[in-house]
Amino acid sequence: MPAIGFQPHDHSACVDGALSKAQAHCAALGLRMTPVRRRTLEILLAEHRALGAYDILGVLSEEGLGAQPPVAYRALDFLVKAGFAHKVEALNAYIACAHLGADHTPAFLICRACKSVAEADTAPAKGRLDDAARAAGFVIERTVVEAEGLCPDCQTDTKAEGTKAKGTTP
Amino acid sequence: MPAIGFQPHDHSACVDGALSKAQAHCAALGLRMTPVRRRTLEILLAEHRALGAYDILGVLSEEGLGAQPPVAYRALDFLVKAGFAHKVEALNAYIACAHLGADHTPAFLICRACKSVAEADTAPAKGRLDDAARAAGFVIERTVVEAEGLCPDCQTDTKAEGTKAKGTTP
DNA sequence: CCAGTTATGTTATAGTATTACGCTTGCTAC
DNA sequence: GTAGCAAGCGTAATACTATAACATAACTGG
Ligand SMILES: [Zn+2]
Ligand SMILES: [Zn+2]
Ligand SMILES: [Zn+2]
Ligand SMILES: [Zn+2]
Repeated sequence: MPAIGFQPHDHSACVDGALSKAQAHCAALGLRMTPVRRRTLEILLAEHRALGAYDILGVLSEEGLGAQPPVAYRALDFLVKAGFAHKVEALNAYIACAHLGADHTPAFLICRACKSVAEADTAPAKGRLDDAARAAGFVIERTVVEAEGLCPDCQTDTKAEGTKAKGTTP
Repeated sequence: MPAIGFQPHDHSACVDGALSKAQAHCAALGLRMTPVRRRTLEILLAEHRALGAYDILGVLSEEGLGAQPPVAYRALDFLVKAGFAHKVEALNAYIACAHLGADHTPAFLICRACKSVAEADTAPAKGRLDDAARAAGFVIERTVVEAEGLCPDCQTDTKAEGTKAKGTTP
């Protein structure tokens, strides 16, 4: 499964699966899936797009779950550390993990037109980078692999001039 | 030359070479290497570290070359577009290109202890990522490959607990 | 010189993230 | 049970990163 996010798929199964896997993972490791954290994960899972911390905060505060930035950042930190979400560095935004449960190093394909983000696996790319790092005597702890460009849908749309919306909240 | 930045080297030759290559490149393409832009490049070249836009701005303003954020951001944009510098997304910071003149997609090795950054070549990793993207029907326009970890020097320093300084401004 | 373009100066504002501190909640040890 | 502790949350304040908008100045080609 190379890149979840662009292909049409059963998204509610996608969401339900991720939520139950996250729940199980928390139970197994003694992590606490609190209301704010669960809701934050749900918000991220709703779309295969990266959301800013303040987008999350907006929703949380509408729902009475917290009104200040640290609420969102703390929940996001938890989700990222637990492996339920990733930070997309090129966007300063966050996205739910699409391969939840697999221990992996993500690679993102980011569409600059519709803002959707697909998560691929980097195993191949990472091997080569590891080689280069080893040669330099560098020990890698975390890798960021992100590619910006145009997704299949947006390549045909009049050369991707404007802003196109996709997903569950158009 | 896999990763310039960690190995000891003749750094003033490194700086001079980059400056003259940049100058030549501007002459060839009709780009304008203005005082602010040249000085910004010099500041970045002084260290194999990423500097924030406001670090740059601080130096520029001390020298009477501009006091407001857009001054630094415009100079950095120029340098990045011209290929003389790169943005390190994981740090929201900027670094002079270590392979100036080569048309390349950079990969960065970022030391979390001493903050030095080495620039390696991604050609191998990029090929694999291209394959994955093609399979998904995605067209890549720009790639970001960054690895955080510990550089050779910092691996031995008591497990890299504190803040260590390195480079020309210790 | 003149018009067009590119660069700079400056103000204001938007967007992203963290520090700090006090309160509450849930767990464990007694 | 309840005292003590650790983790999580509420809130205010602040730091850091980046851009929009508009006026002025400098360079370019005719
Ligand atoms: Zn889905
Ligand atoms: Zn798209
Ligand atoms: Zn050097
Ligand atoms: Zn480079």
